[in-house]
Amino acid sequence: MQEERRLAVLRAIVQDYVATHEPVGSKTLVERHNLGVSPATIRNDMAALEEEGYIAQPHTSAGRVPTDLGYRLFVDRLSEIKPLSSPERRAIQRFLDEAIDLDDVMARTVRLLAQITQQTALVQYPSLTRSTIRHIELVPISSTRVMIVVITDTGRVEQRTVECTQPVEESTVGDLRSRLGVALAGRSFAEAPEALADIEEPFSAEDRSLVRIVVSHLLEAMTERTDERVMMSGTAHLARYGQAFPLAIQPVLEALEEQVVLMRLLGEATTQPGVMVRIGRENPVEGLEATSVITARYAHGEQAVASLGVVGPTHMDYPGTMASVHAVASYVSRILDEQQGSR
Amino acid sequence: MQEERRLAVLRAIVQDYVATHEPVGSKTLVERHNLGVSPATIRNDMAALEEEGYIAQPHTSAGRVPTDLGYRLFVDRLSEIKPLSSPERRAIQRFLDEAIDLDDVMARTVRLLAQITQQTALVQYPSLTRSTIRHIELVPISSTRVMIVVITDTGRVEQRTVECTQPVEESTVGDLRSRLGVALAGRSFAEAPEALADIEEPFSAEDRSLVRIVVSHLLEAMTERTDERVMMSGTAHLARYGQAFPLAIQPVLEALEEQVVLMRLLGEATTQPGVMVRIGRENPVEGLEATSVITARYAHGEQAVASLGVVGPTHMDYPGTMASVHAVASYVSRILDEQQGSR
DNA sequence: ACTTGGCACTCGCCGTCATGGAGTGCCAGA
DNA sequence: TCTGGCACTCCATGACGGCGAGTGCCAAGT
Repeated sequence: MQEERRLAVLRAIVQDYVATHEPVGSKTLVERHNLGVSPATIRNDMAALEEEGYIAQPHTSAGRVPTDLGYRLFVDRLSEIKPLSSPERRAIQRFLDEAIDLDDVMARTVRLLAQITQQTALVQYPSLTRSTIRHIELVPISSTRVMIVVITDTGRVEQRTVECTQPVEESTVGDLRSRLGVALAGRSFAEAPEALADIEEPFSAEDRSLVRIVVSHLLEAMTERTDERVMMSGTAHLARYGQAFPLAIQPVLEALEEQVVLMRLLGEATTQPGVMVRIGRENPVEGLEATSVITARYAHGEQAVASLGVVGPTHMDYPGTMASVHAVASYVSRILDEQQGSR
Repeated sequence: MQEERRLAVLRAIVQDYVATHEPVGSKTLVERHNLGVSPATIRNDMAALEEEGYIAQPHTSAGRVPTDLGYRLFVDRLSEIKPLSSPERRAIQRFLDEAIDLDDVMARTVRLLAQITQQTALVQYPSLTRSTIRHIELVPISSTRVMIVVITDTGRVEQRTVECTQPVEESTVGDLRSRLGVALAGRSFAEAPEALADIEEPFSAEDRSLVRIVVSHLLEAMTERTDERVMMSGTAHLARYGQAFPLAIQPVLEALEEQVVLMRLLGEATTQPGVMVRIGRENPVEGLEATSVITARYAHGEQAVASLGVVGPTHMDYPGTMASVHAVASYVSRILDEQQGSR
């Protein structure tokens, strides 16, 4: 009985604090939410909640503020993802439908997500390892330089310029191009090393150095740089919270400029279904102790491809943000499937 | 005579204010710089400078602070671009030399610039209108979808997916690809419309709808999206200045997220040689009234291609920043020329 | 066994006030 | 034209005190 009310109190505290950004006291709590009890009772509950580590007071005789643990409990047990209204859904879909290519889909997605959540949004480009190769192009740039272009079925284009030690023949490049095409078309990135094992076989000894250089760069481009690109939008929202707040934005901005950090934030979400929430210190990243990260993966076809999400202060609207992230992720999945015609 | 000293005083004020970020008074001024006169004399000069609009006082009986006009005079007449030290130059060159492709050059440049200026850096991708077409690729993605890929001699790749109203034949696509290749290879983007005027001629009536759609998208991609991409780095530096400063970062971050704004900041610099400085309200952009923008164009071959620069508070180290921007721009020019083999 | 009203207590917030000091403008004299 | 002196202006700082929101605890009520 009391246990149940205690949780209701925690929920109320989180909701109030998120709304007002001010420590919430027992009196205002009973006024705003109609729990049918007196402030004194609430105070007892609050003392218990504080004991258990779910809330804290900034200083004696101030209201209570949820701790990371409190938000965690709130997210896990006290809130439901509230679905978006259907006009919202339609607006999302319409906006994303206008995208003209993959870059545009990504750009629109990240801006949209930042806009509807009023937070900083992140979107990872579709993973390459899981996509299949649609086309390979080799373009001679100068006598000793060749550009490699890889086009995948997700509509992504990878490019790389390689420098050769000696001048290369146009015809050799053409030959290599067609052989690469045959060997790789329809294969996934993961299969590439295997498929290229015998590729240098038919070439003359002198051409093999070219082949080896191109192939090694190609493999490198497909493995090493996989998943690397992340777009970000809405960093200005970080500055919205009165500057006094325990959200010093400098470390946050610094952290978000590191590719490594972004990948760590988004990477894990790719392995999990549903919406993932990491609160405050749960984040494995220095500088983000005062922020929460909400992510979801999006899919292309049946395979998980990449993820997207938002970063905001721990005192955020979790249900709303989770709903938005979820919705955007699923619409992006749909758009990718439609646009790139999987077969 | 007095005129000369007045300018020396202004220079000293700017230097001190940039160093300390505090209004500077007559006494501290004679102490730090050895102007051979008494504080009282300086006060007279300051009164005159204030009269002319070069400096201002935040409130009566505080020190003086340079105005936008004061910085302008300082930049135009009172400072020289101090060249970077040669270790610095070497470090820049070494760092940029390691870049493996155009994306990498851009990414490294923007990070480098942010790092050495300790400010927010912007780098615009090389302009397309001025670059020439190296290769055109058409890739059937599904029965009704075709992806267009354009590769330029600056190493840039533009891509776009087009949807056709009816299924297209593989052979038609192949035919169109080779004709496009012939018509466009070696041409500049500006010449493209002309070169494509007669392209649909040889095609049968039923194929012409495909041709028209592809060509129109191609032209659109080449004109409309030209110059669009800008990379940014070092936004965290904006937060470094104690939050109290007249640099509220939210409007700045908001402005910097608008492509249009970025293009307006960088675009103009492309038309001018040398380093361009816009101070405070000289900026044609809302939200950047308290910031200065320092830009320089970089070139590829003999043609101007695009520009790069930094954004920071008006009280910045102009000579140092100008030197850095200038140096980075010239190194980028060199790298591009070397890497993409101009012929 | 909970809940509730009462009560004393804590402590941050805010306005007032006084003080000190940095800086200014102006004037008279060199 | 420069300089020293002087009166004046304000900002910053710190001390002080009252206010009020909020708490913890206890004794009484249901």
